Amino acid sequence: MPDGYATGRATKQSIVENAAAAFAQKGFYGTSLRSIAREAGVDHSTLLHHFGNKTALLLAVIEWHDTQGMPADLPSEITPEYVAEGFRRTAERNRETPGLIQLLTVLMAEAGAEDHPARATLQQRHAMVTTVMAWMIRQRRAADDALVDHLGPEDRAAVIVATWDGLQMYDALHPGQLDVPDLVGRMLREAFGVSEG
Amino acid sequence: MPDGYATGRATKQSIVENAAAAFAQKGFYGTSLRSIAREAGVDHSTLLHHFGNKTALLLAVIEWHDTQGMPADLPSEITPEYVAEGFRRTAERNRETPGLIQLLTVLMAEAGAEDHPARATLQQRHAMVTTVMAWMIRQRRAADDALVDHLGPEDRAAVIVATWDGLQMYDALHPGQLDVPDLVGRMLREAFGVSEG
DNA sequence: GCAGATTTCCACCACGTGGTGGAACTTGCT
DNA sequence: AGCAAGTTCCACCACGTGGTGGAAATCTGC
Repeated sequence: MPDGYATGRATKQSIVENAAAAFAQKGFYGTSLRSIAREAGVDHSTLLHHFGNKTALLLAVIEWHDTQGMPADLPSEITPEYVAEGFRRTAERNRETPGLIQLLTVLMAEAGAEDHPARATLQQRHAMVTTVMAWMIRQRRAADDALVDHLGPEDRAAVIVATWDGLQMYDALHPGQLDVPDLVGRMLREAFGVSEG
Repeated sequence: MPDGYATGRATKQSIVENAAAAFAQKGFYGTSLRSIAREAGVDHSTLLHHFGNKTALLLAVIEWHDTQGMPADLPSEITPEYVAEGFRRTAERNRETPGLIQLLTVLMAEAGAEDHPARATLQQRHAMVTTVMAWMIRQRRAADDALVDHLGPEDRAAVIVATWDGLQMYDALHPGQLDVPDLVGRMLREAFGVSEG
């Protein structure tokens, strides 16, 4: 068990979830600690007691977001099929919880500014996903050398990530117009050569 | 000439430009009228005199952004080559003025929230670009019926727009890692079948 | 140079901001 | 039951927020 009493942990959790929704709606700068605390049914100084300051809360929200839907057990061997399955599940989950996407999209866009408190964290996140994708593309190309792509694995991976993010932003702006999980699935299958959808 | 005195018009212009930079850095909600006015060397009530309220200022900024780099003379006939050339010039300009991209990216992400003041405007912008792209894709497919794409022209256009936006967001987060105009150029050439780069 | 429209700034308003300090209460453990 | 650690709220702080009203300065066409 982590530190603190059970009540405290529950309160923290409630605050994080409400903060995620609020940041998604109004961004980091546009959200007040008081509004988050109000939604969580708590005084805003309680929030500060738990997180110290606004930036720390934001980082806690991102960390929580990333652990959402994570499988409890990792496989003994990491295969392209397993990774592709992970991406597919992520895309599915995203459709069911639009607030989480909105959160990350807004934060990523804001983090284009050099002094955004979550910039480093989001850069790392992105870099990790891109690295994994590039690795999978290499696997695919090594297995089938008939494939041609004028883009190197890293660039191709970056484009895929960018397209994924862009589709989510597009979908938020024009709800229901696109089938994002389907489009993402097609794209990944094309790039990784993994069957099934 | 539009309404007002010359001094007023100049002040308005200065405010709009400074507002664009500020919105790009901190988003709409995170930017204060006072900070914009300070940068423009003007009292914040002067700003309000010219624009009435914060939302009206935002819309003015977007409108100004869209008219930036617009050609003064339209051609008598609109051809795919002409449109493609327009897209290419836009991508070039974007590279030179990262603030403008950052502005639109942040606003688009924020506008995923249903009550964002610029939502309708940005939806229309997006719809227009997508429509033009879909038209060009149709042209291309009609000219060369050997082409195959499992996506319809509208979906393909939306994906292209999403990728374009996503690449700009990616680039803001990882400066210098990608050659965005080049990637966008390749993508457009592939979709529209227009030669030259 | 004059009149009227326009522009600009100052003072002010009610309220919201992130953050602090401390007192009262609750929890978990022995 | 007792007691320390942890939790919660209240009161407060200095400051920033979008917006208003009015008086002074400036600009434009005559």
